[in-house]
Amino acid sequence: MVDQAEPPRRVSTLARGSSRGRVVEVLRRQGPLPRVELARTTGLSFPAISGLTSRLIAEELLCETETAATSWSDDTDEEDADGLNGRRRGRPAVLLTLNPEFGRIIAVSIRMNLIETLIADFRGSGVAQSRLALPTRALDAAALCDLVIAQINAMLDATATPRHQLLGIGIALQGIVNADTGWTLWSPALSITDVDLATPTRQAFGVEVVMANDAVAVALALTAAEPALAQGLSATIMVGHGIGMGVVVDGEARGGAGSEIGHVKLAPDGPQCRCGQRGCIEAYLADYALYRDARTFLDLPPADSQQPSEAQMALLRERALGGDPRLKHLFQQAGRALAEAVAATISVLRPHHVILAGPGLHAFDMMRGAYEERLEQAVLPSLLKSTTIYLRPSESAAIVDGMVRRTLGVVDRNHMEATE
Amino acid sequence: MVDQAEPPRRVSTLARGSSRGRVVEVLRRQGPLPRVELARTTGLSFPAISGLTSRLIAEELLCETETAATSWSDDTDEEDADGLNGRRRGRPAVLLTLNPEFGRIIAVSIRMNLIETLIADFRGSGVAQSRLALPTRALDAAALCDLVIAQINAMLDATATPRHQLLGIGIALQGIVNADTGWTLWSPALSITDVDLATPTRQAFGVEVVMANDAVAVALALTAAEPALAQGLSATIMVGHGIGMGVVVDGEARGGAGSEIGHVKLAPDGPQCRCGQRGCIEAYLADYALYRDARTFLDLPPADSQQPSEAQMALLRERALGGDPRLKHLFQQAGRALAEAVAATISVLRPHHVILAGPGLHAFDMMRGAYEERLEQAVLPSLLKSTTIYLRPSESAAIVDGMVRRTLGVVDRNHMEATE
DNA sequence: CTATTAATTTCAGATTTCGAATTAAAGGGA
DNA sequence: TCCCTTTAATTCGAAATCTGAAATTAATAG
Repeated sequence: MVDQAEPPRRVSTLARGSSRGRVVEVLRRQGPLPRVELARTTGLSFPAISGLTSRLIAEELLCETETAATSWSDDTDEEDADGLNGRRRGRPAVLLTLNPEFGRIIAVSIRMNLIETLIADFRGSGVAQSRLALPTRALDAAALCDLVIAQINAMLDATATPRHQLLGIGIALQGIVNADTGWTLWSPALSITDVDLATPTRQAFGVEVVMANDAVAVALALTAAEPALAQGLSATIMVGHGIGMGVVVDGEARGGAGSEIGHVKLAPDGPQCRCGQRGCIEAYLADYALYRDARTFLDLPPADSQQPSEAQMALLRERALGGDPRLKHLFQQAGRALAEAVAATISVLRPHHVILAGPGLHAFDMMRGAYEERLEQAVLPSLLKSTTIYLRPSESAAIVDGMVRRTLGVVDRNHMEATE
Repeated sequence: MVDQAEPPRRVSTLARGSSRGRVVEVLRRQGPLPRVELARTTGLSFPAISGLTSRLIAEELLCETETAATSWSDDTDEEDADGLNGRRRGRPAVLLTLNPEFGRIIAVSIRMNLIETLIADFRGSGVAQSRLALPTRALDAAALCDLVIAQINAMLDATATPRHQLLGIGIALQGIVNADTGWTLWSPALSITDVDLATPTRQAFGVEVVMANDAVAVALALTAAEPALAQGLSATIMVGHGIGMGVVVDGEARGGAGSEIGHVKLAPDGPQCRCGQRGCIEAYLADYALYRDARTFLDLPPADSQQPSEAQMALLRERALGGDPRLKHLFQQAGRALAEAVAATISVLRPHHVILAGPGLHAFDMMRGAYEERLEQAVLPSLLKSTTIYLRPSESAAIVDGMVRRTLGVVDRNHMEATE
C-alpha cells in the first residue's frame, strides 16, 4: 500500500479479455515474477491474477518456482529502504514462470553456406543446436525445403522431443521476406527466388511456421536482452555478409520483413552490388564488397562463392592495421557508408534507438573517423540529438535466439486465441 | 443469416472491454452505419451493440439519422441479389452517426507566412475556416503562442462556439516535431527553434492539444479519403515548400512526428539546403530550391523570404514548358531526387502504399522521365513490385482536415478512458 | 389484412473482474 | 516461546459486460 503511489488506474474494460495473454506476455518479457508483481504490471486485481494463474498452472503453461531467495525487483536501487537483498518480513512471494516443459520451439537460420538450428524450451532457453555447412546456392526449392525439414527432424530426434511437444517453427533468412505471405523473394544465400518455405514446413509438422529476415531476428534478440532498448522504436542495423535492418516497436517486430537499408543508393554510378544494381550501401560496407575491392590491389586468397570467411576478414583487418593506406581508405569508405545508413534510418524512421550489430563491426575502429565525420554532415543535428546509437557486436547465435523469441510470441498469441 | 457466411468468430475475451471505443472508432471510419452492420464489423453480438449504442446516444455521443433511403453497403456490387438500391423488405435499418453537436475541434496549420485555422464538428466536417498571412519568421516564441491562441479564440467567437464545446486542438506544423514531447524542434517557417506550443495552448483552453508534422496530417487526410490506402503501411511524401513524409499504419499515424526524408542526402557536396547541410533531397526538389536555382540563369522576380509564391512557381513551370533546356534539366534533376526519396522510403519502410502529394506535383509531368528511369535503378525490383505508388496532388486544405482527424482520434480515446 | 422479412430489443444465464475481508507464511521483539 | 507486524495470496459476494434464444417492431409483398 505504501509504494503504490500511482493512482488506482482502472484498467477495467479497456484491458479486459485477453488477460490470460497479458499475464503470459509479462512473464515472457520480465521473467519469473510473483503474483503481486503480476497484478501491478498488468493492472489487474489480486483476485483476477489469482484465478488466472491457477488456471494457467492447471494447464501446465505456468509453474511455480522455489520461493524467491532475493528480492525479485531488478538489481537496481528501486527497492528503496529495504536495503539488504535477503528475506524481507511478511509472507514470501512465490515466483511464477513459464513452464519450460510446456513445449518446444525450433528456430532455423539460413545463411550463405550455413544452416543453423536451435531447439529451445517454452521459456526460450536453448536445449540443443546444430550447424550444417553446405553450398546453399546449389540448392533448388525442393532440396532446400527437404533440407530444412530434415534438420528439424534431426533436432527432434537428437533431443528425444515427441512431435506433439513441438509448438512452432521459426525460419530466419538472410534476404528479402514478404511480410504478408511469408515468401522468400530473394536471398544472397540462394540462387532461387520466390520460394515458399513456410507452407511445406507447416504441412510437414502441422505447427505454426514463422518466417523472418535474419536482421529482424537479431533485432529482437538484442532488444530483449536490454530492457531499455525495448522501449519505443529501435532500428538494428546488421553489418556482415550483407547489410540488414530490423525494426522493433516496444519489443515487438512489426512483421517479419526486414528493411533493405543496404540497398539504398549512395551514388548512381557507385560500385556493383550483388543485387544487380549499383551504388548500394552494401556495395561499400558488406564484407564481400570490402574483400572483393581489396583483392583488386592485394594478394589475397579467393573467397568461396564470393563470400569471404571469418578468417579471411580477420586477415583483411590485420593487414589494414598493418598500415596499408589503400586498405585504410577502403575501410574509411565503409565508415562513410555506415554513416549514410544510420543517417537514412534516423531521417526516415525517427527511432529512439539505433543499434549497430553484426560481425562487420569488428572493423568499426577503422571506420570510426570517417563514420563520425560523415554522420554529423548527414543527419539533422536535432534528429541526431534525439536518437541514441549503440554498438552491439552480436554473436551469430543471436539469429536463432531472436527467432525463437519471435516464434514464441506468435505461438503465445495463437494459444491464447485458441483457448479463448 | 444468409450472408453471414463466415464462422461465428468468437471475439470474446480478446476484444471485450473497450467495446465502446470500438463502436465509436468504426463509426468514425466508416461513417453512418446501422446497428446490424456495427455488430458485424466489431464482432459483437446484437444485444451488446444495442446496449452500447443506447448508452452512447444517451450521452449524446451518437445520434440516429433518418432511415437509410438507399442500401448502406458501399456502392459496390457486394449487396448481391437484392438488386435495386431502393427499400428492401423487413424492418428498415436505422443509421447511427457520431453526433456532430457533441463538440468541436479546432485545427491550426502553421506554414511559411501562413496560419490556417479550421473548426470542425465532432463528425469532422468543417464549420468555418480562416487564413492569416503574415511573416512567420518574424515571430518569437511568445508572439507565436499568442497568435495561435488568438486565432483559436477568434474562431470560437466567429462560430459562436461556447468554450465547453471545444473538445480538442490540433496544431500541424511544417518542420520537425518531437513525437514524445510535442515540441517543435525546427521549422523552416520559424526563425526560432525548440518551441513548446502545446503547453501554453493547453493551459489557455484546458483541452487536449495535439501536435503533428504537416505531412502526417496530409497523410491522414489522404488515407482516410480512400479506404484502400488505410490498409497496411502507407507513406505519404509531400512535395512543396519542403519535402515531408507521414507514415500511417492501418489508418493511424504512429506519433505526430513526420519522417525527414527530405533531408536524406544524395551527394556529400550537393547543393545547399536551408537546413544548413548539403545535398539533401529537398535541396533538389523543393520549390524554393528549384526557384533559387532557376534564378541563377533566368530573370525572375525575387521570392519573398526565399519562398516562391504559387504564382511564381506556376510561372516557372510555364517557362519550362516553353522549352528552356536549362529549366528542363532542373526539373529532371528534381525528378531524380523524387525517385531517390521514393526509393529510400520503400527500402527502409517496406510500405504497401507510397502516396506522392503536395503542390510540387504540378510539375510532375516534367519530372516523370528522369523519375521513372532513376526509380528502376534505385529500388530492388522485388520491393518495387510489392509497393503501389499513387499520385494525389492534394489541396492545401488537406493539412487542417487531416489534423482534425488526428485530434479527433486522440479525443475519442481520451473520452473512452475517462468514461471507462 | 396477413404473411414475410429484417432490424432491434428483451431476458436469462455465463464469464470476468473487483473490493473487502480472510487466510497464509514469514520475521521481530518481549 | 508467544504474539504482533508485515507481506502474499485466496475466498466471497456484488457488479459489469457479453452471448444465445426468443420476442418485438416496422417495414414490404401479395
